[in-house]
Amino acid sequence: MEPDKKEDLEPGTERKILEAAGKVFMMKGRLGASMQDIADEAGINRTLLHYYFRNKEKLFDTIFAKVLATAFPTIVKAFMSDQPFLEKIKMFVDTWTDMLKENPYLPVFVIQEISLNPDRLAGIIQHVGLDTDVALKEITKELESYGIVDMDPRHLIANMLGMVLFPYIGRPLFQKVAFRDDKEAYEQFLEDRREQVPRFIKLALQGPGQGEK
Amino acid sequence: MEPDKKEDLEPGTERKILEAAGKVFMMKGRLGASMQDIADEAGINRTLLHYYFRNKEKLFDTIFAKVLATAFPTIVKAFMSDQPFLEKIKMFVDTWTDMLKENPYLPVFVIQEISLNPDRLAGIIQHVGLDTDVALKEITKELESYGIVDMDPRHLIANMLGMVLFPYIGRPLFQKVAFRDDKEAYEQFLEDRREQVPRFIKLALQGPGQGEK
DNA sequence: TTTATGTTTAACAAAATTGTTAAACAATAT
DNA sequence: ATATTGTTTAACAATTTTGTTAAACATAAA
Repeated sequence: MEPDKKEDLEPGTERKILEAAGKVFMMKGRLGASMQDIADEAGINRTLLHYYFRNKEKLFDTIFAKVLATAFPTIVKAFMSDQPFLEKIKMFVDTWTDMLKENPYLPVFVIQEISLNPDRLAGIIQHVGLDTDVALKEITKELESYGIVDMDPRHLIANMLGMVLFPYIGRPLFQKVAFRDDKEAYEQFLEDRREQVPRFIKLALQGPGQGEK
Repeated sequence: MEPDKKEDLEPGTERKILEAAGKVFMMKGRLGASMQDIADEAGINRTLLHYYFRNKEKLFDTIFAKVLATAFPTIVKAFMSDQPFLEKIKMFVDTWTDMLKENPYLPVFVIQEISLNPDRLAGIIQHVGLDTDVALKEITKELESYGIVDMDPRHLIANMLGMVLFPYIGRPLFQKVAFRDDKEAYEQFLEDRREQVPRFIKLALQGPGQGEK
């Protein structure tokens, strides 16, 4: 018995811990997750877990910073590229959808944590360094080119993020109420939004007035 | 000293507890809130808290059901009224905004809880009894009248909810990143969305093609 | 072979929280 | 005046979790 007992000595223990901690923290939250849970998920001992990360706080901080570092670039990536505006929007939705498909619990995890402890943000945000001004100015210019002049670009950002994130953030509720808990139907719905959301935005931008550009 | 020591005997203790519990649970989450926290917020003893609600679970269930009962009607209220479709949308946004202004922590609280424990939904949802089918069919008809035929009405629902909820759900992050943590500016932004969101939807519905109706 | 590092087992102290109980007290109703 | 109900104080057991330590063990490197 005991198929794999001592396969390796220190190959990727830290990596295994980080993966396990990320998974457990995301699913159970900071308070809901115990060090024992994480050790179990990583397939190691709790003592060894403390040996790598002295305490839960340090481990959590590491994970949280890593998660934000993953999510933040996704926010602006699409708008760094050199494409027509509507293409950027399509790419924005696609990039987010890809990321959310791999990390479906990420939004709730982040939201929960920053809501309970907004101070945690301060340190991390500067470290990542979001340059929103350039993106905002560009969006303003694009909006004007569509004849939309009295709209703060942040409304468009909020609209996009809301439309993209909502189906993941509210999934348990929305899937149950609107899809009778049909999981496959919901997965299909999530895929459909790759084109539905950009189309909706496109329609709004081109509007009923002047359909230029 | 002791300005108010024994003002009343049992006037609204239960009400005070429910208010305190609602506030504390919403701000700290189920796990982050202790019975002591709630007793303090209610200005009573922890023993008395257990005297009214035997344990934390029962108290939480009561609060959670109450919160959902508050939120759910808001979802569909606007679509029960007899108005033009675009007016219903405007009312939908307004109703939600009013409700969120009074209960800004509600979305994160609900999301957090159903994500951590989706089973809790099952019991409550049937109790509230959402009749989504009628609303969905009506929205489908309206979409068709705008010449939009290949769009599941649930996309529109998701779009609306996402746009309305996002600024509240992601507030700490969004306010800090996009508003340099200017609280007043953000409050104004939230108010502006009362017209920005319906306008955005209106533009999308009327689209560049046929601006009928 | 010895040394160093990673790892496990076991045990422990400290803290926080929960749920419970007994006793005393205060005000109201009988 | 007595009984009842709401309330407080105090104390307690049980549980969970965290963080720490000591000892033994295994493998790779010196």
